[in-house]
Amino acid sequence: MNAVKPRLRLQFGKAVAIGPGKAELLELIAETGSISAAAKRMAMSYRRAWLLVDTMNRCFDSPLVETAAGGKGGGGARITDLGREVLARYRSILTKCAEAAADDFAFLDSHLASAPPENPH
Amino acid sequence: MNAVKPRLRLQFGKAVAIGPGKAELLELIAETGSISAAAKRMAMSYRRAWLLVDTMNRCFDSPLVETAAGGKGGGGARITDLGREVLARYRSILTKCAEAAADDFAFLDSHLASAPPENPH
DNA sequence: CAGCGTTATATGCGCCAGGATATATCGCCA
DNA sequence: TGGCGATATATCCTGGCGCATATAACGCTG
Repeated sequence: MNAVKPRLRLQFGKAVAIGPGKAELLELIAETGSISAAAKRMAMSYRRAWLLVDTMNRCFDSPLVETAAGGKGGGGARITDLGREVLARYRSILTKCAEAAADDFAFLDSHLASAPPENPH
Repeated sequence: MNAVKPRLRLQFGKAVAIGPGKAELLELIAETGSISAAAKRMAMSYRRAWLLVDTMNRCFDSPLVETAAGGKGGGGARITDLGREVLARYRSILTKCAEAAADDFAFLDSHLASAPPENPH
């Protein structure tokens, strides 16, 4: 059935501390151990991925991702404890939100059009 | 104190059914009775405001905003009952989310940098 | 010490969202 | 019936975001 997908961004000043894209990136970095591999998985340029990581790191009081240039396998990136917790908290907000406002989401879903607008002019 | 501002968008297919901008626009249309006046208040072009309204209307099974070209004062726009309720539900989701995940927000806030990144490269 | 893969960073280009502008139409009102 | 103000819609242009590309540095490994 038609349903609306909530997308949450946590804004810190002008920057987005974390959002759907950064969260997925964080997860993939944890999984792959490198920024470039994570970027490939998301079909995203390394440049963009690096920028996202940089922004995340600078939004918090300590880095979410630590990197190493050179060394075994050329280097890599690993997620810190804070990174893991930030990611968990972000996910937690989403699930709690879906639960707490289930009735509101149900109402909105029940009034959606039969199909999403394809050609928005 | 430093705090993160949650920004929620409800996506329906490729379109955003409602988000922070559309919600504010909806509110201002209700208040002013016209798309152009609401757009001015938001320092937004009429074109953009009209497109946002059009998208919103097409995302739901009946319009959130009804318009009239010509007539007293040249015409105008008014928010429908559904529009009012969609707006209320959107706000409701935000407040319920803030309550339900207060601890998560508190954690994130407590680990924010001393200032938001100004020059993101 | 040469080679490799990764991080780190600069530069140029292309695309497109959005602004600016122009025009048509509508329906009350003086 | 002409004027007004708002909706409705097309066209042109610009700024900025993101991609592609290029280069340097790094540090293990053979």
